[in-house]
Amino acid sequence: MVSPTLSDVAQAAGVSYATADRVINNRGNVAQKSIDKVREAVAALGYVRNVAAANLSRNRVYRLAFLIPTGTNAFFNRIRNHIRHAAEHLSVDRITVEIIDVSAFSVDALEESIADLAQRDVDGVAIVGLQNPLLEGPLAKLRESGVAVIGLVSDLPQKFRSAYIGIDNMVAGRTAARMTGMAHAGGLGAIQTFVGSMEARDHAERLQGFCDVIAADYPHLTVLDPILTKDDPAVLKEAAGAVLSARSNVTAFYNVGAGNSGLVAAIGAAPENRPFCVVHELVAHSKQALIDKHIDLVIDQRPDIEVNRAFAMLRALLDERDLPPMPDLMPTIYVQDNLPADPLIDIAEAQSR
Amino acid sequence: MVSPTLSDVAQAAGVSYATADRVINNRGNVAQKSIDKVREAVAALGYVRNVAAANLSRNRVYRLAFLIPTGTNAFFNRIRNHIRHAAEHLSVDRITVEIIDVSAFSVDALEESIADLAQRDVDGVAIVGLQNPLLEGPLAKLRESGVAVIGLVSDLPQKFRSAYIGIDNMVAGRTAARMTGMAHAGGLGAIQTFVGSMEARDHAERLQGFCDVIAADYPHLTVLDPILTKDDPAVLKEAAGAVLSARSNVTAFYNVGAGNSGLVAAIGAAPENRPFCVVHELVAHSKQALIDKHIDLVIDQRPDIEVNRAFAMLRALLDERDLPPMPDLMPTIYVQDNLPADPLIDIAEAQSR
DNA sequence: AGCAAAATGATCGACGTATATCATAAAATG
DNA sequence: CATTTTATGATATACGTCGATCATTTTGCT
Repeated sequence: MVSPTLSDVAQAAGVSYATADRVINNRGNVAQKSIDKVREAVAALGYVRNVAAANLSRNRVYRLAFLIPTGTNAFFNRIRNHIRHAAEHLSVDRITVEIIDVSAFSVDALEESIADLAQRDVDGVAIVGLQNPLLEGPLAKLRESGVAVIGLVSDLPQKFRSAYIGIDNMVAGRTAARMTGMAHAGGLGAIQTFVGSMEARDHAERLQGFCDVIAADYPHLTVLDPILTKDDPAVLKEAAGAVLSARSNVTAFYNVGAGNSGLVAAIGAAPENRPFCVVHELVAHSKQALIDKHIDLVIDQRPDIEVNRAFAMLRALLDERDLPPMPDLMPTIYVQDNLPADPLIDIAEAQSR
Repeated sequence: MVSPTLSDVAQAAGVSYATADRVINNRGNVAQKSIDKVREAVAALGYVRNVAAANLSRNRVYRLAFLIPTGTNAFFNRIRNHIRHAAEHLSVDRITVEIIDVSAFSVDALEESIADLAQRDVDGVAIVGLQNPLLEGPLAKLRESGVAVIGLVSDLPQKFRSAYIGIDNMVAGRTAARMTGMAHAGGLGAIQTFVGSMEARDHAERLQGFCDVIAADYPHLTVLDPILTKDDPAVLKEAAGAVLSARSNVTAFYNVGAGNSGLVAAIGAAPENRPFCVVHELVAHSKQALIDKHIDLVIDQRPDIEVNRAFAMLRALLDERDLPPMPDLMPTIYVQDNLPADPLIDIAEAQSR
């Protein structure tokens, strides 16, 4: 009942341990005949390499790095907290983690940071990326030197990373639309949307998904042209306030991007008969707004699951074993009743200097 | 930069390896003075025990068991699939998993199964339990023999398990109510509820949470007395059909328990102007019903996360290390747009014999 | 002081794998 | 057939910890 060792395999295959080892770690200089015998023995005995012993032997340490956009963006602070928190518990497994700040959404800065990684003696990286061909050169170089690369939250050019971990923003937008549609219960309505920037791929995708569902399933609702906010709370406060005081026929707000504190401030100032409100990302602000009933829904991308998956993925890539099962990652709907206790949300602001 | 070994600690503390080892694995017969010195050295060097090496040395294998209710219940089939799937990838870590079927919701059967576990030479168990004092005896005996015990999905008597992994059913009910309230957009309405059994603690809690929120925040809605279904699809089909054909003023259905296929069948038979529908647990049936727009929402308890957490928890308990970060577990809201791809949902029915 | 009990040191052989060296055996080449 | 490749075997050391054993030293107690 105990699992077989490589010695057992060698014996069963009728070869020496050395030869079995040559096959398993394909070191070459082995006759095809022997390879087959070993392979068969592996299959017959159900041999699985003991990764713990292997890593112990080669004294393996994993040096991981995360490239995360800087700034006061509450969402990325939350991601950072999750990474740090996970990292604390990973030293047990000989894993060291480094969070590298990158100037937010600048292709040049990102390109440079990726190039820098090559010097840094790193085994695996998760990058909050951009779909820009400029990144392909440094990414290719990085991967050639044996570094595992995955995209996180925002994808990299597909051929230049091993995996992408993040939600489908089209789905996120569709989900927001579905909830907004439901909340109108068949009545007429007009939805004021807000976006940070139409160049941001994730914003565009969310809006697209949103409009698709409203058009298809809620024809009695109108989606108004998005107001551009640059994710700036001040801009949002101003714009939302204007809409509210105009006593327009707007029945719902959907903020595709960030800057929710401004939106909440505007609503707080005019609480009477506010529109139905959907925003993205559960952070200290939006959580409090939910509790205060200033907004109705938060669509979240579960950064805790994302970070969890990122680590599992990187380890699997580095150990050359296949992926363990991981929780599914889908846009999650929060209302005031199903909020997680997660303290990492609330300390987000405090920790970001 | 390499992490210190116990030898390093011993040296730093000015004691022999043997003494350091006595402290770390508290084997006793060590002077307080030495204990302190070693503790200090551990803190100073940041020593963390190499679990891989430790397990290798003691040739540790974890024998885990899951006690899961039998029957064709789609939800538990899904749980079973997740366990099996996870188990496949855990042999790498020398973990063997056994799923033990228990006659559903029978205290006697559960008591017997728990007693049997003592013979079974198991290191850790996750039990879909009941809050019944009858279980306390066998549970105490089990834990005395060094077995780690956690409750899964449904809790055990609190003093007799190390942890509980499952959602708060009150929260689940509240969440369902919030969504149902929203979907009425301030209009009048009456909600027909269905429960399997009022003795089932989870059903009662969900209903309680549901009624609480409706009463507090949606006073224009009426919650009708629950119809008892015994989780039987046939009963549900009959009852729901009757309500529908009576052309009553019912605006929403909330099924607290199982047997959704019956509810869906009734709705499918009378599709015109159906009520708003909320059910629990995403399984093949309910997923398809969402896609077909026969129901509106599914509140799910994320069995994938639950199983993930259960394994992490058991390993942490057995290794005597502290818990790694795990994704939060909250009732999750699914609509037709944010459904997970998870193939384990769909094969659920097929795999159950 | 004398003696038992408690504490400490020194050291060994596992665990399963990686990685290396060196000698020998088999196969391919001309 | 002689010679060079190529393949195989045998064996050693290291990784960090656990669980021993045995000898020795220190402490506590009367």
